[in-house]
Amino acid sequence: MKCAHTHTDPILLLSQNGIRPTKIRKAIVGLLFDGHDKHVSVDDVIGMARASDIKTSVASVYNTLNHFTDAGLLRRITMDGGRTFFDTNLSEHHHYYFEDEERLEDIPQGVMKLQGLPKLPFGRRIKSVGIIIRV
Amino acid sequence: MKCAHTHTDPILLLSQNGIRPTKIRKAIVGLLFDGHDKHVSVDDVIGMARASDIKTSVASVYNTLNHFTDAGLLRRITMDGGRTFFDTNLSEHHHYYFEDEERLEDIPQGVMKLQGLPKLPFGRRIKSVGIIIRV
DNA sequence: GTGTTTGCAAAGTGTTTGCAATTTA
DNA sequence: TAAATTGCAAACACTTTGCAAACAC
Repeated sequence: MKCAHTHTDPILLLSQNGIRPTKIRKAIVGLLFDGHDKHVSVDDVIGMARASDIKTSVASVYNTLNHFTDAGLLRRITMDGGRTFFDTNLSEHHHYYFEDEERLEDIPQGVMKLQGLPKLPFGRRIKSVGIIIRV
Repeated sequence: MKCAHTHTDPILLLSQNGIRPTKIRKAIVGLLFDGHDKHVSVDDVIGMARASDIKTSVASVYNTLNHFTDAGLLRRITMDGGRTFFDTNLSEHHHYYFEDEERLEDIPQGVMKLQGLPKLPFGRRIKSVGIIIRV
């Protein structure tokens, strides 16, 4: 079982994914992978960093989150208006979107199922399935 | 049955939805509701307008598409990178997203079903369900 | 020491807004 | 004619880029 409340060692998490454990990367990993799944925006991370007295820049946060996403440490989710969230939960799952709060929340796994997947267009295979329930 | 190949009268479509039938609105409705479902970006519409010798501006196309969306004539879909599409098909349906072509396509209706909808967060009701299958 | 990363400011992209001129009912 | 709409340019929000200084190995 994947335990959502295990605090992985930041340096390990980075080096295991082939990412150089630099100062701000360690700091941001520490902020994001604290044992609780999160859906954060770039601004959220900048705010969290500031609140933790981690000095960095907008560009570096973008660099870092993009790099983490490419390395498979985060999942990117784009909502209406181009609002981008980074999801720390990589297991297959879907989301509620609270329109009034502009906030994502995981849908508990294992209950919801998609039935009757239609034929795919010729020569295509499914890369991923995203379900968002707006509430 | 909703027929996707009926060419609705542009002026009627506008006035029935409480939208003033101005020149560019009629033109854009004519471009979009030609009997074939479409997923267009703002740039697409600007291109289509230009190709039809309809003189307008970026701002007016944004105004018009946003207005149509608010009035329930179009449905807005935002993809990764903030790419926005406007869908002329308002019936309940879902989409394939062709990643390499950055293009949406309707999934034929009636085959796919979502089973076991989980309990909603307290005090919430479903506003919409969006399913996107990346291929 | 060498190659990578950081962080600033500048540039880029997509979208909205202010406003005078125009159009619509 | 009064109210709404158009279209230009400027403003805006978000994201990426260029590059010199700092850092990691």
